[in-house]
Amino acid sequence: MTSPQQPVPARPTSRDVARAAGVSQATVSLVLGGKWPGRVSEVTAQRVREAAAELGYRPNLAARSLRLGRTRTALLVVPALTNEFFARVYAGAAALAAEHDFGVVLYPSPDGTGPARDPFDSARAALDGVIASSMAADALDALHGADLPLVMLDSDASDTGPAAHVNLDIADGMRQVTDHLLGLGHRRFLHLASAVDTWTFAVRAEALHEALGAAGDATVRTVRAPLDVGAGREAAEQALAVTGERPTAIICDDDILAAGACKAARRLGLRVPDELSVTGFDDLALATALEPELTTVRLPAEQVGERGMEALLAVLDGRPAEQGGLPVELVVRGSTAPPPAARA
Amino acid sequence: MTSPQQPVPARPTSRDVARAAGVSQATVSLVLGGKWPGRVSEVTAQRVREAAAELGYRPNLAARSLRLGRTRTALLVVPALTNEFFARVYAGAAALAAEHDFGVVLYPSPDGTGPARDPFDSARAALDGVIASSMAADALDALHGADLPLVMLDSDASDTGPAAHVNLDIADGMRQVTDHLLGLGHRRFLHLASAVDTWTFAVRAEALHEALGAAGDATVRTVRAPLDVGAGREAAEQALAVTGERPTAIICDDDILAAGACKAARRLGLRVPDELSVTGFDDLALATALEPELTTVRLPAEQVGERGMEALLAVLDGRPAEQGGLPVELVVRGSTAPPPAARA
DNA sequence: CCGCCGAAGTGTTACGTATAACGTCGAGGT
DNA sequence: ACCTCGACGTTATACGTAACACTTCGGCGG
Repeated sequence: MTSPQQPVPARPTSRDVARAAGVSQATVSLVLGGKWPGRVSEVTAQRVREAAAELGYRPNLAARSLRLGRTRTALLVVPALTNEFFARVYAGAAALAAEHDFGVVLYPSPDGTGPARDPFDSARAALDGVIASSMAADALDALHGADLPLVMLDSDASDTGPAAHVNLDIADGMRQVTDHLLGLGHRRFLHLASAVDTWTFAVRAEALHEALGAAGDATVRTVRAPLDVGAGREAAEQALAVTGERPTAIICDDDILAAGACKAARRLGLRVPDELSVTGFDDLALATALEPELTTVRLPAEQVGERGMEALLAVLDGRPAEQGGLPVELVVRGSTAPPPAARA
Repeated sequence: MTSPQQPVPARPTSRDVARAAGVSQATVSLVLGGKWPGRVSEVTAQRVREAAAELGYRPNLAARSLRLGRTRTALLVVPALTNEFFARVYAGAAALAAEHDFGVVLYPSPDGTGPARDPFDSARAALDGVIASSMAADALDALHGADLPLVMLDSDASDTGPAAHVNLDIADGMRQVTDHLLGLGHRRFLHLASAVDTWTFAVRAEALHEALGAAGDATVRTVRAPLDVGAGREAAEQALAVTGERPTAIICDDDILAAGACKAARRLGLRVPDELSVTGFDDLALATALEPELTTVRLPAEQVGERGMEALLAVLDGRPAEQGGLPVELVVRGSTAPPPAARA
């Protein structure tokens, strides 16, 4: 329904702005580019800016990218956005990116289980850099080919391939969990661990065993499950149904698994936290949606994304990326309590 | 640590491929473009393809976009990815997009509450079209200015501005919920509604009242809350604490609110479903993480994204977009049961 | 008065691609 | 023998931008 009078309101180019301001296209570029301060007199600059605003000029990003060879676009590789943690990582990265006129595109993983195609075939935009979670390990091979600046999230920092690392202090979080439970008097544990074996989960296991080992008289059994409520429930149910001395606390690698553990407890007629304590990890919205609310470790997901983007921007500017782990925090809620024996 | 022998492994261009294959750059474009079949002899084409593979040639998207004036990129505008529903919409859209060599960028909404900036300032990519949820209504004004093809998700279909609509049969879902509860014998209801007033929630309210009105002897009270577990709990708790005849069932606009309602019930010592039935909407992972599991309406979120992208691709091709609502399905689980009176 | 300098702009070019317009060459019809 | 035509390629060009190299000009020291 376009009127013939106004055939195509074609987007104005910098040349149109130049014409309107009575200057050359080069001058428009100098003014609007913002670099080269003092290169153009203030009166002329003002005229150019007014003309640009008048025409509603927006620079053509394709042309700019072609000219500059940079796209101001980063790729974020995560296993699945349906996991709230990664949705929050994205939010953090995108927010900081926007402040620096950067964009963030996502690696498409349709099935939610992991990457399906070569990111450089599927990611439409040309990329200036990549931020990748270690949980999306499958994609890393493909990434290795392209020599793009790479920031790794929550990965083994001794891997010197990437340009920078942004890590959470996962080990400290797990230590806080175990100390909390040991302090309550628990000695028999079940570790409901993730079935995938990435760095972040390896660290959880290691820290858990180390902290429990220090207690001397603590025992722990480990079962693994995919990050899924149903799978977690099943694994926990089987492990709890075992004859002999039942664990009094379940330490889960993740809030989702903890939700499964709570369901398993209810099915077996065990009351949380009176008869069984349960802890999670991540502090998702789920943690406070459950009843009782989960004792868990709060991970600053948005900050992970921010720091990842920050590191990438630093690398692109040739600055050194700030290293160092992000602190995590134990949040004690209603799913943990002293074990039955200690309350008698 | 780049070796001086191989100073910069600059990305090969179509001209490099042409040189390697002993043809002109135009021929490379003809062959690799895939259009114009038969325009180049098969032997030559083969030679070009081999050279391209050999050099690892990837077309420069910025240059292509500049030339064609199209970017094969769509913008998806949703309120927040931390809402699992929209994460799944994105997944569906991105999956279908990838099949058509399209990309999907997201409107950045850092705070999770809604869009923060002009999408055309912040979205880095130039766009071929927009897919927008009616729940991100704030952004629509900004969109109105740019005459881009627009597909609306879950919005008022009588609004003829957009090029196409993709709607869920929300009314049918709400009817199924009320019929289910009426069939169980409930007559006194609480409608825990969303505080935001977009089309999709207006339809829920309308369908609810219509269906309950048909029953003749049913009463309903409405309270509103933001889509948040804590807010939902608070609103439900206040509404349930009222003196007089308590509702026997809470119909929630959303699983998140339903989780809040369940928490409220537990705080007040009401057992779900024996003393109070609760229903949700969406069928998020949360619905089966709770105990009891939520009776809810399953929305095909991924399909919404797919259909949205499908419609956009159709519009871009000048084809008519397929209209028609997507069916939804009541999933009966453990959070609904006959009211106390009926079980005596 | 010459030469030089800085200030303020302008002309020009290249980025890599897709395609319109244009050769070229041999086969086939009349 | 001449024209036509299709098959197969090539040449040339434009997309919009950024930035290098250049011009113009007034001022100023020697």
